[in-house]
Amino acid sequence: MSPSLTPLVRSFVAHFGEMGSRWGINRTVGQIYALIYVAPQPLNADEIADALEFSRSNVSMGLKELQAWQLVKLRHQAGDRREYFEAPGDAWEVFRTLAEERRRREIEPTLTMLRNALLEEPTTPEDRHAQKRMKGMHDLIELMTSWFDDVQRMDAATLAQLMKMGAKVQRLLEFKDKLKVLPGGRA
Amino acid sequence: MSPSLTPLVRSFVAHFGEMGSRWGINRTVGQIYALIYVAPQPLNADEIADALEFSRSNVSMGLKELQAWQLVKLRHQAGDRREYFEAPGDAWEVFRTLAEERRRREIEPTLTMLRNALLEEPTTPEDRHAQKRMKGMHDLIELMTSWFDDVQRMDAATLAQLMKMGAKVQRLLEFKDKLKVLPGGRA
DNA sequence: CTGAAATTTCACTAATTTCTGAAATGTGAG
DNA sequence: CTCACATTTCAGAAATTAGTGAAATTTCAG
Repeated sequence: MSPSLTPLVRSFVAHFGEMGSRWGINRTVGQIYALIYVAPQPLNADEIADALEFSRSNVSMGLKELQAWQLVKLRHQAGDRREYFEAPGDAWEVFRTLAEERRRREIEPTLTMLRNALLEEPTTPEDRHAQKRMKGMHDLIELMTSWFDDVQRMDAATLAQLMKMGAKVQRLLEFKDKLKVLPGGRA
Repeated sequence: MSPSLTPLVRSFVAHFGEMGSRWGINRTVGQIYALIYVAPQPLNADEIADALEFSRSNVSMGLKELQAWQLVKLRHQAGDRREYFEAPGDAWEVFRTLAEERRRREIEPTLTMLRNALLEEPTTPEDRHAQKRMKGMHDLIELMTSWFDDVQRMDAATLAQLMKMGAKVQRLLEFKDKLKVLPGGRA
């Protein structure tokens, strides 16, 4: 990491390197992303390689992975052939992108596997039991992902309101049950 | 993987091996957990080593890690000195445990790092900008974790109701705003 | 206590993943 | 077109991580 990085940025970058490696993402990719995330303007690959002291090819690979994760945006600067990268300014957008990608890469294949397993005719008591456990897992994942779809579709204001309310929604739900009718809609 | 595993269990175990390695958890640990999760009765280390064809010491390490993650429970069988392991029956409980551990291991250290970074006096325009970005990330993480705390505290029925409602909460919230008063409570 | 059974530790090997530099390929200004 | 700059690919080196078996330690029945 070149001396041109301030201690503040340096520690942020280092932390995301560590964290990245706890996820599927490797240390290098985590650091590259962290750097882009805090940079005041888009960076090109050479600037990143220079700041982080990685080989140019390593940065190229890292950027490719970040693009596959849809975590960085490509920019072009007038009169400069090089590609510049920046991260979306809104942390919630970053979170949503990550959730979306993980869903595609991890949740969906898991659901497919579970669904296939549940279609099998159990041949042993062990299989019968295993299927019960898989059903429980399958149903929870389906419930959570479909709920998350709904949440993603909400506008930011509603979402913030819902989150800030926290446990107090419970009281709202109790109230709804008393009413038994939701204004302007079914159920 | 020994021939004593049925194809059903075998594919479940294999899948969690793959998935485990995308998380911090390694392949072996993922497979051990999957096996315990679908087993109709608690298993001891030898049974696991035998079924999965891992060395006994590898199983020992894996079980230690699963215990650190609080994902398995220890059982003892009468008249048998060996330790038996089982997984909680409820998928939601598993999810909560995982979330709790990840929070402790990943979220909390990140929040600490961000808070420290935000306490620093920015010395450059770059730092000033970086701090703005870090603030955004910090606030989102705080909002989401405190919301998740609330959710965890809800009883299962309320939670299920909330999730099944999905986007329809939005209409409920709009209604609440029109009323401007929540029955039995402040705002 | 004792010692057999169970579990853990640990030094080492095997496997995997990451990172690099050189070469190949792509690209757009002139 | 062409050629200089930019990016990507790729084979191998370096580093990291996982897995093993033997030895050490722990545990508890007798």
